[in-house]
Amino acid sequence: MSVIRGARERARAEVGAAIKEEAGRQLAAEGAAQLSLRAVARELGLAPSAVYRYFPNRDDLLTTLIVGAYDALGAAAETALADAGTADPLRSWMAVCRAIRGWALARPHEYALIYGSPVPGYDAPPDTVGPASRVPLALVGVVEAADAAGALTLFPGSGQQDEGVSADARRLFQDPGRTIPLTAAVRLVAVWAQLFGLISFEVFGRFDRIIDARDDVFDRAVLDLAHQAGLRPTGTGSAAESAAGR
Amino acid sequence: MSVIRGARERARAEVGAAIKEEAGRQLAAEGAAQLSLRAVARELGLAPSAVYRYFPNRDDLLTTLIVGAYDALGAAAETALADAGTADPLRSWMAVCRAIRGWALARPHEYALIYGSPVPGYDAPPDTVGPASRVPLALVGVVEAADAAGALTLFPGSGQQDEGVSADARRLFQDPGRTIPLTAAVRLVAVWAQLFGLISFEVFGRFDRIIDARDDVFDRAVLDLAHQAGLRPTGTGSAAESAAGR
DNA sequence: GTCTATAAACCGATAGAC
DNA sequence: GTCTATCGGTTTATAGAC
Repeated sequence: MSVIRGARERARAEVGAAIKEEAGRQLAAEGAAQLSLRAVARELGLAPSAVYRYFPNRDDLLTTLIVGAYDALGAAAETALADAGTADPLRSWMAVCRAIRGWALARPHEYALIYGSPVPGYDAPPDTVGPASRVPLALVGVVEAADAAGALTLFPGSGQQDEGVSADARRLFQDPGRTIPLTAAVRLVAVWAQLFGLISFEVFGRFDRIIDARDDVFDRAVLDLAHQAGLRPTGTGSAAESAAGR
Repeated sequence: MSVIRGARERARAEVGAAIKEEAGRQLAAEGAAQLSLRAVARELGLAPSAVYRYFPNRDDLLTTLIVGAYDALGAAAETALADAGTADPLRSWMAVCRAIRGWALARPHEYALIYGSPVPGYDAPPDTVGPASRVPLALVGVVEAADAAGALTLFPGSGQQDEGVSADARRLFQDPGRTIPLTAAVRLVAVWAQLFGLISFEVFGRFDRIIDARDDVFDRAVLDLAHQAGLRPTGTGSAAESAAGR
């Protein structure tokens, strides 16, 4: 009995995975707004109604894909962070940013799904916020490691301007276990946005016929962003750059 | 005869403008991928086929909207640049960036149309590149004015890293009439991407429940971007900020 | 230049047989 | 859990009358 149920559940998981995979393919070809349960079923040789045994509706399938993309990108960032160690914060920073960019360039359509324009008529359910915060939390981890090593510039003079900062930022970044200073957290949010601006322009083709030396331009900009986030250069000028692993 | 033709052309232009306007409304409601000629016709009390007298197909209507959005945003940036004058490059920089952000926040759907993820299955025709470059050229204008005033940091030490820069950047930014140094041009491209990352996050709601003091965060980040672009601060620390018009 | 009518597709979702 | 059949809606685009 439990053997049968085991086999049944395995079969169910396999079909579910096949649907998810085919949906991912169609996502790449047509975009999220045009994702169609019918087309997925057609391609898999299923009746359209069969798909509803696995996903109650279209938005639910979309949510699964979105969560999968967030998790894959988050895992890439976390792995890069773990591999880089905590010895050199600037090196960790570069590693995480490069891992994010690498993932985005390798899977442009999944990237567009989570960091492109919002899908019209789709409201992200609360299940997505956990996976979505893995990347920003990896960046927070780098800043916290730098802070612990005394390598974080606190910009005490600019504390005044950051005064008007929201209670929400406080709630998000000062929960138990987080050690990042509030002013650094707010700076980091802006840096986060700028990092993804850089990546989005490249992924969406806005650098085509404009920039060829994209690795160099990215590294240079990300180094500036590290400074903007408060990470102190480990040396002077180009020494910092070589320390970052060029 | 020419009077009749004049009236006819006027009527034609009016209907064409009405179609464009209604299409813009639907764009705001449903997104670019869902833009439907039929729905436009329905709302205007026209037969679907009548719209084809004005736009040969759906993509052509979309192109018209895209060009319109690029031109409107470009005009906003150019106006801000002209109003700010050339006396204080940092002030001009802030003015142009704020104008871009203001336009984007006021017309989020038109912004998404031109700076969101690419519409699947739609290839931007060459007509769009002229209007699309008005905003980057306004930013170039600020940097060139700073250069003329001797307020541009040339980063001579980092000329080495920018060596691998594309011939395309050279062609784009060193054509007749442009005076921006090539290294500054390449830096500016990265800054341009980061600026729009900042704006996109805000427009697409990624700052919701995270940042409330968005004006302050934006100004702070854009000031850092100015520095990254080579604009020298006009004074020290917070003096630069007040000079920028806070 | 606008209309009606129509072709030839597409979609999400459900009911009920097996 | 998969199927057929179906409801009720959508779309782009064209043909031909007026």
